[in-house]
Amino acid sequence: MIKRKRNPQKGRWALPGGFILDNETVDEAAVRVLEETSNVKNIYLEQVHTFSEINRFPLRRVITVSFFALIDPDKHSLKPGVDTTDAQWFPIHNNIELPFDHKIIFDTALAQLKQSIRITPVGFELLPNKFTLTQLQSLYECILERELDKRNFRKKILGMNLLIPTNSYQTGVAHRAARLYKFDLKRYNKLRNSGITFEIIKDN
Amino acid sequence: MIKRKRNPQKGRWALPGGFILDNETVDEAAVRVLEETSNVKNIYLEQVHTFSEINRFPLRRVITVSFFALIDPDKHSLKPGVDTTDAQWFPIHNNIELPFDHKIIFDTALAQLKQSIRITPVGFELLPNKFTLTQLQSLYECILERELDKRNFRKKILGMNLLIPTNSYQTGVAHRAARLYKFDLKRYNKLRNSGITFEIIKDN
DNA sequence: ATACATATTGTAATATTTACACTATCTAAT
DNA sequence: ATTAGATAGTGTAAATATTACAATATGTAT
Repeated sequence: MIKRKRNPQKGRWALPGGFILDNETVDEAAVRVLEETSNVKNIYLEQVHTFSEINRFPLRRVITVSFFALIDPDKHSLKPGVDTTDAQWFPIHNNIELPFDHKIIFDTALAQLKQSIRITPVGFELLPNKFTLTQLQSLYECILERELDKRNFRKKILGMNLLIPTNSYQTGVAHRAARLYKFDLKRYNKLRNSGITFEIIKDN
Repeated sequence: MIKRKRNPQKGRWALPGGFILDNETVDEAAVRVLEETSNVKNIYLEQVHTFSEINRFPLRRVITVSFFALIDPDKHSLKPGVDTTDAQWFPIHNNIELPFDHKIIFDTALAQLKQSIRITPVGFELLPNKFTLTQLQSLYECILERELDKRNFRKKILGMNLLIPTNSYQTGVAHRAARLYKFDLKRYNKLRNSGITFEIIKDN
């Protein structure tokens, strides 16, 4: 979230936002605004929903197209930028009250992310090029807000043949080093075009 | 589709569309525009995606929020209205070339409908209050573009306990009359809040 | 009485999902 | 060198879900 530098709601924590320019799409605007307000770039963005309640913004009528982004905090440092005095990570369940209709926007995006990760391997966007199965599982658990069984998770994800085992191993850990895997983008695209889904779990 | 009364693309078949007013949301505008252009009202609408390519419309910059609607042709007669000279149903697979980016808009909506029907019982919107299991199955087959096994379909859909059998039966048919069912909206809402999905089929 | 059309029903084979615990391997500390 | 501590890696059996498949039931129309 970013802390608003200007009114309305100056000083409040809110979702980052901004206005579209004449020479960009809303998708391009989302990329630009995210970088301008929080210094985060080169990440996965997915359009979620368009909010157009007439009085959702007090000064004038504003229609918002919302997006979610997948950002690895270790790879992207938050810095406040345009119109913001601070930019920080928050746990998804916090008690901060959001201004405007940002709570609805957030809830809608989280719901869509949970759907997305069941259907497409969107989560790989958050991982380094090579990653361990435990990292991948933690990511799924984090997004789904649910624990998964280690053996079953591995069986299922490896059974999809979307991961390529490498000969590299974790380094710098005080325990047995885990094997690193790569995501098989080529095979994924082939499968996706033939209409396959990629569900890791059966039910929420 | 509607036949355009004005330029650009006058006389071409296209998806119905129109402009938002100051005192309505895009969702309300979708309802109004659909009625104004084709005479269809009181149906289920779901927002799909926002399209904002800079030159997608030739005269000036237009950003479109797309929706799909579920419309039973037997209950809604198409009549051309504002800016249209004709309104007709077409099979989803036809060879008509669409103007602007309407092909992409259509494909995106159909893909989302196929997803939606796997996750929520959106299809019931298309049926009368009481319906037969065969009607319901035909609806699923139509949307999924795929045949389903009758016995397996019934087993699965009845196993969800979302249908209430009534004591009414089909009338006016020249064969054994089928039992009519109702959708259990109360139970559906309860289940949905507990995070259940409603998948009829396993894979596309 | 019969032809015709669709409704309704069950089972067995296969595939998937789930629950569950021990051994392997590495580092760090002593 | 030994040991403690940490996480990696692995298999199986039971339960559940999915799939394939065909005969009887019940109504109208002739």
